[in-house]
Amino acid sequence: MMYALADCNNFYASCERVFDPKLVNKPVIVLSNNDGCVVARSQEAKQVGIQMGQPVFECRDIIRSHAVIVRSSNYALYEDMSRRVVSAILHFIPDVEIYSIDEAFCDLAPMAGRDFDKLCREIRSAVLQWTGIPVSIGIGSTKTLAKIANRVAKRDASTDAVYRFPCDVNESRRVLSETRVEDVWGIGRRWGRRFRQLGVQSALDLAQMPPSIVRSHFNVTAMQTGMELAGVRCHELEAAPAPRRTLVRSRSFGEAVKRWDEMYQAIASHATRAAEKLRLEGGVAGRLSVFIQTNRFRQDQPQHCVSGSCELMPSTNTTPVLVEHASSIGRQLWKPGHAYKKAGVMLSEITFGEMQGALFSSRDDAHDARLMEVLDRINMTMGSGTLHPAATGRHQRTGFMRQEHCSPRYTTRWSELPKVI
DNA sequence: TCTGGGGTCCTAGGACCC
DNA sequence: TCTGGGGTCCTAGGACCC
Repeated sequence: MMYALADCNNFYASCERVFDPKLVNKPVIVLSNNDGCVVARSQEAKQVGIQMGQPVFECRDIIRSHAVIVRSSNYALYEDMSRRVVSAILHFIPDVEIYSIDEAFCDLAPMAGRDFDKLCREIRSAVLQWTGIPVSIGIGSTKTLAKIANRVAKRDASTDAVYRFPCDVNESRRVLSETRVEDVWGIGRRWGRRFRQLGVQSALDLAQMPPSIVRSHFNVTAMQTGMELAGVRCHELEAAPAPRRTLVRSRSFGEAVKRWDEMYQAIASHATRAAEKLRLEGGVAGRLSVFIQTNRFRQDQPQHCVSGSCELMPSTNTTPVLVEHASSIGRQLWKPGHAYKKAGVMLSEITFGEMQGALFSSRDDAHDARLMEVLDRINMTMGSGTLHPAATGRHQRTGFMRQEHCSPRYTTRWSELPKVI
């Protein structure tokens, strides 16, 4: 049994590069929504000292002095590129788990007898040739070891971006001892600190700690991570994604919101977008929550971070129903005199397939379903947001968002195709 | 001045029941 | 006045991931 983990290098920055060769060999960063934080960095940007997750305003000087190229995030582009990378991998391997927008686990078991190292090099070069995206591939007998191998593939140039976790005991101990415990997949900063207090510094230390001890200090998740490092498989490949349980739509405001009518529009627009997504997936939600938050970095200002929820009986995905509930909850949460920085809507208790009707429903479910179908079809063909509830106002697309450095949606909008001059 | 968005899982503790 | 024990269910909060 063997897993491979294919991980796109600096994915968002690489996507930007595919369509704009000017960016090649230059420091490039991609920003989060609202142009707030750095969420991707090219190799060159890492080298000049820009940190992952760093607020942009903190690295203005580096950006200026090293002529770092800045892009707002363009998820339409990244999601499409991600699909292309996955279909390239599927060309070689049938059992693939899409783990995130830039990572996929592959089950190598059906490839038994083949030279895994050679196979992964073929995959890497095909993905690069067909999509323009460089990937690194780590191979290991558990997912956690494949992750470790992937780190080595990324950091050690001599691996040429493909690395197999060693079978040799001494060699594997060396690799584990060179991985800090907080860098292990599933162990973050907090747990890393606690492990260090217990004398566990490296992945090797964690692998050698008795599972029951790990469990008693942390929980079963940490215990499984330790076991996986020791070669005991705890996580299988999950080729079919588990049905989602929750769906959130939220945004920070470019400028703090102080008026209820603005907040109302934002909440209505989040509810609308959540409902669209839920219908697209064919689910209905049994509970709706709304949250509003002030700016936690401004402790000098009055803080108000609250949430409220209500049961949806019957479960639904009908936009007007969700908008109505969301705004009424929002209204109850709203406290005048605060500068709100973020708002969101969460749908939970999501179910798929047949739904249970309410005994005393006043709504005509069949009528709602037809109405939503027409709405979705129009928005699908004429562009998202063509038809939207009046409550969302004019800002239903961006929700007051700042995006000053956005690249075109090269692959998903005819009008934004790259031009060859 | 400016600080992302969207998920999952686990556990502790309270409510409630018998 | 004295005031049990064990089970389930739910939720909030904390940790992790990308």
